[in-house]
Amino acid sequence: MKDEKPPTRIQKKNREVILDAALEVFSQEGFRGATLDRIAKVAGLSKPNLLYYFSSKDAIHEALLRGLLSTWLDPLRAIDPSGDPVEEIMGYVRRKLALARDYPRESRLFAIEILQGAPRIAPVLSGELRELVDETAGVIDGWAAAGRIAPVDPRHLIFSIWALTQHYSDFDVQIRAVLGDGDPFAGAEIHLEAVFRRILGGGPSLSGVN
Amino acid sequence: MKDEKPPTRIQKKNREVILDAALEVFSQEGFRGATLDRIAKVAGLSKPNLLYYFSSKDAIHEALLRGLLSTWLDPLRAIDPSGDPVEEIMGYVRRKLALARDYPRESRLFAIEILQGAPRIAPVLSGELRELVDETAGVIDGWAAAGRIAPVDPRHLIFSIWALTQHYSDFDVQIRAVLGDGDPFAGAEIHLEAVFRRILGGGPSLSGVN
DNA sequence: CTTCGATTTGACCAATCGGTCAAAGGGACG
DNA sequence: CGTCCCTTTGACCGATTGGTCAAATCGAAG
Repeated sequence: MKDEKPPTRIQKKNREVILDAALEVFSQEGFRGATLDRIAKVAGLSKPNLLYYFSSKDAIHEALLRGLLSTWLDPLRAIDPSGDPVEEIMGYVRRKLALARDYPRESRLFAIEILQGAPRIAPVLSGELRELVDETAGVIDGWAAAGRIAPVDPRHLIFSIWALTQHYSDFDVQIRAVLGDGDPFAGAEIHLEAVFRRILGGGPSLSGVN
Repeated sequence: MKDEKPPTRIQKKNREVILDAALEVFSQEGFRGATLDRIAKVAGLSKPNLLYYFSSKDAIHEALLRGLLSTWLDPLRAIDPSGDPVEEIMGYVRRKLALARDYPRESRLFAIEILQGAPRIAPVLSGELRELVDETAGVIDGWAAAGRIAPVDPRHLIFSIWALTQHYSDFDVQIRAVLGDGDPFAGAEIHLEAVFRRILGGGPSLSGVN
């Protein structure tokens, strides 16, 4: 039943080069806006050579998304239901922010895909992602019910984490334009640390507010 | 010095129709991904007819962005330095969220433009927008210094408001996939109301947390 | 009804799109 | 050195791109 040949050294390298170039282009232009010529030029290969390694533009894009999705969902899986609630959630925030800082192209590719209606990953969103969120939401709900964090809609809390962390990579240009020089992520780290600690609450004295 | 002819009734209507169609297409595909044929079909006009009203694809896109930017910046201008700090900021949050709910195409157009490096609006970002943010940051800083809201980096607070509100329109597909049926904005309103009140703090008892 | 400018369109253009193909080049192994 | 297969490419294809143009049509004022 095995008819797969083991990939050559050169195959492995060129596939990587192509996917890296495709990530660069797709994440800036979207699927329709990206062109094979551009990807080929960035990869330093000829266009027919691209199509020797990937059968079509769609195939490149699909391979890119497939490789991205697991990386993107992993941090959510790393939340430990038996850990300290605040620290577990703060850890997730930090992991997500690090992802946004270290893999801005991946973040943008994902963002542009969703913005354009996510036609190619819709099944994953309403399948794997939804299940994972439901699961995590249950954990967070348990923490809130036990009074270990302030009451909060767990799903919208997760959305907030996604929004606040991805914003720093996806809207990078806007943020740098407003802030001027310097690394926005330094300020972001401090800010999000404070913000989420306040959201999750320090304990009992929260309901007496205002 | 005036050489502008007053626009005909039919000119006004068709320009609107074209810009509306262009908003639809540009906000889904980005600049490069959008095609004149598509815009023409959505507008119900022939392609040469488009180019009778706008001299080029660029011209349509530019007109669209120009019209959008003021609308997009207005809510920030509406913050009243002499008002109640928490209510002023909460009002801004609500206005931004309403904008995201009622004008999702405009929100996505803006998002896709920034994602692609904002080559056409970079001057506005580092000019008008930055000044406006600086100004508002000063106001917020004053409120924080006076102890009327919890201490917070004003610029990152503004980023947070942008991120959390726009997320609900820009990532609409993902949110609906995770939440299932129903209007995400209903939950968003309640969630953001609670979240930002906690961020802004209820008063003096916040520093005793943890 | 006629006139004249505003409006609309079919036909067309060069450039670029994704993709094909046959032929040439390269590298490991005998 | 020769062979065989993996790799690379120049030339090319039909379709689509943004944009042009002359001719046809429309609509309001006389």
